[in-house]
Amino acid sequence: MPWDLDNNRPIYLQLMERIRQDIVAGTYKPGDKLPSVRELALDAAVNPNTMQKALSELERDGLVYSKRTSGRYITEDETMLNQLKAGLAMQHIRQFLETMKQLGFKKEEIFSLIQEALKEEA
Amino acid sequence: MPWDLDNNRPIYLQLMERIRQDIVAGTYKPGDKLPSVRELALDAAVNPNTMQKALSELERDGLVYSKRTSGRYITEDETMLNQLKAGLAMQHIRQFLETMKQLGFKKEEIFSLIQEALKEEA
DNA sequence: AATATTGTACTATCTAAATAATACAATAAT
DNA sequence: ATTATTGTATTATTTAGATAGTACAATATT
Repeated sequence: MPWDLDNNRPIYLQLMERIRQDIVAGTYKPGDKLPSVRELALDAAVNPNTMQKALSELERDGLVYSKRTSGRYITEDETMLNQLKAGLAMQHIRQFLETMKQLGFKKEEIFSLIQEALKEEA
Repeated sequence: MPWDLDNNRPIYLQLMERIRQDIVAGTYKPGDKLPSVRELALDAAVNPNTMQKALSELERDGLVYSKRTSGRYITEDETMLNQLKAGLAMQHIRQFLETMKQLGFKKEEIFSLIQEALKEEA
């Protein structure tokens, strides 16, 4: 799948977000081994250093851990993953609502717009 | 009001977004005169060059125009503004729904989460 | 007529991010 | 034992964005 990187934001942050999402969504399961830094970098069409930075940040956050020469693995702390998922959702929701309000939309309008958009995905 | 700038994205883009939002939301009305580049820069705590860049980009998009030494004004093309507002809304909605799906949420979950969040703002 | 304010232009400098190119230590695989 | 793969570290270079400082032409304002 394409990584869809945006030139206007630090790439390592976008890599972090993408991998974090895959972890939270269960694309990578707890305990799973990640592809190597070099593989991931190749797949994302990114310099290995950049991928390394993203991964080490995720490690700092406790989402992954590395066994010296064996590879990198997803955390098995499922409680943490669930909390993270809920937290990220809340964050995106608040952000979205605030943006829509600042655009001048009222609650009811936002609600019906969402409703419409959800219908159209059938 | 604070400009709330994020270090991880080009500032001039954030300035553009903010001003565009104020225009679309009607904080600035069609035909209104904008504060001068220098004033805006001071208010946003940003270098005048950066603000100038943001404004000239907005001008390229047709959202504002400048009278040589009198100042800068909001476009009076209200049709354009309405289209822009609808377009931005659609964009944010799609983006939001996609992100939530990638986090692993289903339509119904998203819907009820939004419902909850909207209730909590009373 | 003189002054102040406007948008605009230009050059130089600084910084963070990304890339490029290697290198090394540890260990799994052979 | 040897080899390949792993994460990791290091140094140099390039680029985009932001800042700093200054200047100019046009025209409201006084």
